[in-house]
Amino acid sequence: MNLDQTLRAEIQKAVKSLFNQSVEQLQLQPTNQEFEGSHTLVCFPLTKVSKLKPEETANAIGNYLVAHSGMIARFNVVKGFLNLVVADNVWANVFASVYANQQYGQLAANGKEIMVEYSSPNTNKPLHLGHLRNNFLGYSVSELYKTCGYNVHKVQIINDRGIHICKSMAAWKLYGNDETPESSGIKGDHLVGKYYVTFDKNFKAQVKELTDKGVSQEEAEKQAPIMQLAVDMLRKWEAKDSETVALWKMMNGWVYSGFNATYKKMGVDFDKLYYESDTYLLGKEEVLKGVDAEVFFKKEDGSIWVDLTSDGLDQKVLLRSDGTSVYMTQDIGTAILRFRDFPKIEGQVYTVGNEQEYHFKVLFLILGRLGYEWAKKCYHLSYGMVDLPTGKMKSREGTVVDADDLMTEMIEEAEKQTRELGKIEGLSKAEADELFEMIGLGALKFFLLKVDPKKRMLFDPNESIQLQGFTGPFIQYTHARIKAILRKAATMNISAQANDLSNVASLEPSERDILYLLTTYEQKVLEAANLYSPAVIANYAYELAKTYNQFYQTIPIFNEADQSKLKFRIAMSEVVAHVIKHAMGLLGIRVPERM
RNA sequence: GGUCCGAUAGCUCAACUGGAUAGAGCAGCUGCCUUCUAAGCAGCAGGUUCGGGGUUCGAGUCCCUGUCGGAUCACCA
Repeated sequence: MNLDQTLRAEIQKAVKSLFNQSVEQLQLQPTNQEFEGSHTLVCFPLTKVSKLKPEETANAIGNYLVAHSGMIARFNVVKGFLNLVVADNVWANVFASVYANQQYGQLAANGKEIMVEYSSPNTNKPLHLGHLRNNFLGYSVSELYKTCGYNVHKVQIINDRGIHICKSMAAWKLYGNDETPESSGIKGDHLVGKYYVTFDKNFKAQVKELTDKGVSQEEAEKQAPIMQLAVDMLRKWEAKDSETVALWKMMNGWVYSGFNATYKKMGVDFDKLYYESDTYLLGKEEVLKGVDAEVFFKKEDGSIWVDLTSDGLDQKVLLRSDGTSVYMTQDIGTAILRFRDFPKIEGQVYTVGNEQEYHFKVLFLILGRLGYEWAKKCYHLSYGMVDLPTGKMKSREGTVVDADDLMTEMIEEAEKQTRELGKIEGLSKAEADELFEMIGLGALKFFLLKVDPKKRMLFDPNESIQLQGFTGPFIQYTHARIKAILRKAATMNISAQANDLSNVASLEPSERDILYLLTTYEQKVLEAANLYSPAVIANYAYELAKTYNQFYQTIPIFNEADQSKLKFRIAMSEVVAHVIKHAMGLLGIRVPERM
């Protein structure tokens, strides 16, 4: 039973009967804490049909509901707001249906498929804080869609070719002395990143040397020997030169094993990987077809363009005059390939930073012009940059926060604080380590996901390692507390059946607050998925944990003499633990049995 | 310069898409551990929602305008 919908139907009946008219939309919202009740009907819009003042309208509907519906115990009216107190036996019945559903939170399969892309790094340096927000978001949105009944395909496109990786290759060839992850003990992605930095350092020195001799900046950047080597490698790679390809394969291999370790630590995964080196030529064919179809046009120098001025945008190049493809060309090809690989997907979600909004606007327009209906169902999940207290992350200034380092620090901090609180008594080493990881990563993920994805956010290291207040560990802690209660209940052989629940004579306010939250969970899940916003779930989970803690602190469960109340409270605690675990799961956060 | 985002308590963020006296956390102050876990709970203090107009029963939310941030507008990715 959906309480919200049932209430709406009851109110519709009341309006129809009282004013002999029906209204399409009712404004039913949660009641403010300061007033009694759980649901509030906003009556201002109804004055049109009631021909009464707002207060009179509210009173009329309230009286009718109390007299006829049986769901409403009493009501109060504040200005035009009708605050409804739902009868306790109705709450008990609604709760019983939630309690009976072992899969509460998981909606029925809808037969639809969708693809979510996230991560998609370059292969010349390790993952950083920005990638963490990207990965956690993409993973969480995938989980949201799964729980809404979709079959989800998680993918990424790995930017494994291009001048960036050639720079690392060039520097390694010149200065590497055959250094490998094995010989140096450095994680593969970090090793390749090290040579990317080496490249930059030497490149700058060479440019300076040249400009000191009077060469122009632009010319010096072209002439710098190390840059020439990188460009030469890119050319050789495209010509499939075996030595270059072998070096490329080796260094990318190092990066992949490094990335895999990082993804594993992060707790994210992918169903299929796309590599730019496999797909970068694909778009070309489609673009040429588009020229034949007169969707695109060719300029005198041979370059191919799309004219988007009728959509308020500019002209965009799709193939260079030398026939090589650009970023957009590749993305066109990759998109088409994915819909061939997964013909049943209704759309794609691209988890990419907001600096690429223009790019995706153009991409989707082009795909639409090429006649692909699914272009309408492509969505750019655009998220804001992560800033540091010192400002923007800049690799050149060495202010980039490394993903591996950050996760390690978070876990160490979790260990430190957990030990200080003396929380590891009775845990084995393995259990304790698992707990530290759960808490450290839980804090990090929650910190990055609790903010609306669209918004630019500040990452304050000191605040992120907080384990109190609006944090992941606070919610994990609430879960562990409930589990302790449930263990005790089990030893006392207390367990509830659905029919025990309807016997509850009366509810405490804090219990009604919890029931309200529990029964609106699936609605929240849908809202979060529609908005592509894990933040909705993070806020909900926090509110639920906080509300439960209020209950926990004011009502000692096992002191209750009334057996039906006791059973009800155990059952309610059980469902809160289940929903917390489920909601945190949607955020990619695990919850402990004790902490 | 064009386009698009953003500005809410000292700090970090909410506000169910137009509803009540704008809410949390952190930081500060005050209480609560012979009880199921104090990583908790209760309370105090903190606001011209960037400025100025407008729309209406009602605006942090919608429209206009100004200020200040940011992104983007490459034959880069």
